[in-house]
Amino acid sequence: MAQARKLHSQLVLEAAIDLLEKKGRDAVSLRTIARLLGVKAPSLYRYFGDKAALEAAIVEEGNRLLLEATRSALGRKKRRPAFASVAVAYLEFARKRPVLYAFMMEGRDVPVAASTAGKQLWKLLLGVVAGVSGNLDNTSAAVAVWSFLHGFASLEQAGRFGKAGPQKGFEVGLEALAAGAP
Amino acid sequence: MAQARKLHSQLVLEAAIDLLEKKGRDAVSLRTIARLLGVKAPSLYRYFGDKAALEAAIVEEGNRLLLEATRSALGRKKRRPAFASVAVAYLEFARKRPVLYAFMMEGRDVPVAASTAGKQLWKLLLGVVAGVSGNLDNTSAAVAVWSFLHGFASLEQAGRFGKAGPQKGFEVGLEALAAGAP
DNA sequence: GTCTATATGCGGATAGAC
DNA sequence: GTCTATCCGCATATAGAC
Repeated sequence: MAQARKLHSQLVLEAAIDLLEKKGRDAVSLRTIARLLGVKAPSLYRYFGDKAALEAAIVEEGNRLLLEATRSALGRKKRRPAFASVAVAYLEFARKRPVLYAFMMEGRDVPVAASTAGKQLWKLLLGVVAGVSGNLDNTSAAVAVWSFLHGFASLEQAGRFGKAGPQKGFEVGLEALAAGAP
Repeated sequence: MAQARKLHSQLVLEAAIDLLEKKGRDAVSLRTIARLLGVKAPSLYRYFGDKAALEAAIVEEGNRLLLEATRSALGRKKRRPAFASVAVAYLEFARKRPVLYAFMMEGRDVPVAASTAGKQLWKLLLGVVAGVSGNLDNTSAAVAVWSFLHGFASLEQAGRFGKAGPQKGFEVGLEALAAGAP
């Protein structure tokens, strides 16, 4: 049955993400994933051709979860409330699933547009930015906002802000970018 | 002599950085560094207690180089020219030494303030932000600007911007942050 | 579909000879 | 200060039995 197969590859994916988030980037190995599932490593090759295929699936699933979170935060809000709400949801996702988030954003030279969920995320961001700028296809402003969100989330997660913490840096940046979008 | 010892540990450090930038993050191993230097791996333990110590030295050296680049770009400029010049120098450093830059920013839960060069970088950024905001200790605005710079550099390097590229996203973001700093 | 066994390769680190 | 030899662990991936 196709369903049984799909169900099982979904189980592998879930175990992989679980391991990634609980034990960190470097702990993700086929052996360990297999052990979590109560099978041996070679069995996994039935569901993912190689490790790269599994990693790609993890990234896609991460994008899907992030899309879900931001969409739900957006709801039917418009303009500034929409902008603020999506930005906060993005940051919260990165805070709640820091290892998965970092893994998704790792350099694989894969443009956002290469993933289905990625494309939708980009569209959502463009729409939200349009709501505060009046410019309907403001790619540059969306790039700036995404850069800020990703940068803040990454630096915070990497523990790069000192003991004073980021203070009001997030709000200040969002405010400036919303007000300054051309 | 202390000097001979320092000279040699400097050589190890340089070989490590060279390897990092040319062959990538995962190619950095004590064996390979040793081979580049024409010695065997165990010899390196005379100069760095373990791999983590060598990695810390790489990060510190990277911070030093980034400090040098931004300081030189700053020169005697003031206000907006200073702000723009430092921001561009930061981005150019990340573009010229992408692997080293990513390595420096990797999550090690080490605040900027833990490094000498890091402290000075932070001070430089605060000064430059003060020049466009009038606020002499504007930590929040500096956090926002750093987040934007780091985010843009990371996403660009990771190849996350699509075929349209970031367009004017860098200029747009800088402009908005400079104008909107409280 | 899962197993055992194995090929093949990497890595960090240490002991002790020279 | 550098070496050889080695310990011990990790990994991806495949062949072929069951």
